[in-house]
Amino acid sequence: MTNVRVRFAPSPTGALHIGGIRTALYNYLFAKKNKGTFILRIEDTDQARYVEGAEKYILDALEWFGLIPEEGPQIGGNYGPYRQSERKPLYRQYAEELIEKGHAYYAFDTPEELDTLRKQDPEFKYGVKSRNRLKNSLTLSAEQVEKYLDAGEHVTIRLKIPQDEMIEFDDHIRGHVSFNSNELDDKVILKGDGMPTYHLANIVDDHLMEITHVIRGEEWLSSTPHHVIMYRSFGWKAPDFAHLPLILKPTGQGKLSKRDGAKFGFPVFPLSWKGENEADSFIGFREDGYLPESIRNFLALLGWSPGDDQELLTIDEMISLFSLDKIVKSGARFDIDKALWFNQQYIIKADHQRLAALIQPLVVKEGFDVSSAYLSEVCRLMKERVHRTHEIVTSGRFFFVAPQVYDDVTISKKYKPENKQHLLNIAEKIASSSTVEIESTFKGYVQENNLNLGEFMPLIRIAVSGGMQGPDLIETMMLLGGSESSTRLRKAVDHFEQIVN
RNA sequence: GGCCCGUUCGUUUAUCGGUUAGGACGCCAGGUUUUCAUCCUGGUAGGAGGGGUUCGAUUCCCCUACGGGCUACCA
Repeated sequence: MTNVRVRFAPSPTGALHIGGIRTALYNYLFAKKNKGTFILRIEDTDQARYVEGAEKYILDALEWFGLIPEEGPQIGGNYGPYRQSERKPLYRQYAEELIEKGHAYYAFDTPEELDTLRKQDPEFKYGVKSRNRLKNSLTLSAEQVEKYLDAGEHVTIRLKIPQDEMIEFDDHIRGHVSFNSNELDDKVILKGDGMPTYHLANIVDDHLMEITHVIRGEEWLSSTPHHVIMYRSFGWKAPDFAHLPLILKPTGQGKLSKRDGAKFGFPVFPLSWKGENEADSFIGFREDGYLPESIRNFLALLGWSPGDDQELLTIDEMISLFSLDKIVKSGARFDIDKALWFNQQYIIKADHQRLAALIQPLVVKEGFDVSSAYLSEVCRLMKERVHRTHEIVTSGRFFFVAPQVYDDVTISKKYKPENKQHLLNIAEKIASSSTVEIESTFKGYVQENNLNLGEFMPLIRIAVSGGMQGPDLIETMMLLGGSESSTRLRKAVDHFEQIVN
């Protein structure tokens, strides 16, 4: 068996959204599974839509997820260059080869002329039925064509679709798919600006780069017969195809698009992207407190399942379990609740130091000054009660600053003035306790005085954190320290008195 | 409109003709936790509709409905 080579081929028109990441993921998993090669190719043939910085974004995003290409721009390889704009001369040569072979032709119709035709007839298609009455090298005399070409007239090269033929191919996910060639249009393969369209560049590069499996989104299924025809016209062996189901909006109405993030209130991009304006800027999963492995895991299962009930999968497990025929056919809706659950699971698994490092910038931004060791401890105590990393800071704010407001409803229910002295006594004892003694000091006092824990704990908790939620109280006080805990307790007692009086 | 693809709990998936249709998320209830969360237990909920084929269809075929993709000198 020949060496498996797959490619992820995004076009640098802006931030790469998670649908693209999932395509890259599946390509990566397939490559690793088969001890093959994962290649990155930048499809920048549309000069009008080219966006500065998009290629770097793609690289950064792939790196964040650990999907490192083995060949690609900035990486190198034996099949470069890996940017289509740098391969431009190649494509004209191949397009002309197709003309010589009678499988393509020059078309001199201008975009305006075609627009007019489409307006007159919404069904208009440049194909077997119409090409004989249009301005191209099939209808014009050889001299006329020469003249146009020499004069530098606007010209494109179109693929000549054969007539009355069933174009068939097998797709690893869809099975056998067939199209009637008469329904296909004569796609432009070389544009007026001399650049190839996706169709030509894609076929030429996949062939030259010896790509064995084309794993891409379902939006390409309809143009696959064109590609099949081109492979045949060149006399090349076509790669295997696998057309992935699309990731749909949460409502199921259409594929997930970049605007959906703002619309539904969650990220749809791996990393934040700063566009030219507000409307073109998006928050990323990374910046919104998600761990790459959790999104990777979530994405892997959006359209694929390992066949058993396992859901929490490491990248190595995914690789060993991966197979194209376990990819589902239908589109999957994006479910942020499930993503949040995955994230929580991975945060719980994550190292405290790692979490601390991730939230460090936010802590600084909030103006808190704590050691990284302290921050790690906060992460240890907080991590199983958050879904995104920044919630460690927002939900655990009391670890950085004394509470400003208290849960007065609970106070009025739990506080009895006769307990005031006990609380003050506890505060005093804790103040002089070393960190390790806090627990025994506290429990000792409670026992000696026969106090009801259910009455005191909530009050002390509120004193320390302001509210009724949070990690183990003793551990919280130990982290805060006896002195700070005591100060908070004393201050809170004054507030308690105000509430009941 | 045309062509292509699809359709199992609310969501995501398992099932490769015979199952009490399984798991996970969500939701609900209970337990653990003096709180919250984690964790554990239980519950809720599904084969789009109609025809075939078959002893037997979620599974195979057809039709309809619905959904999605494509229909650019964009990818």
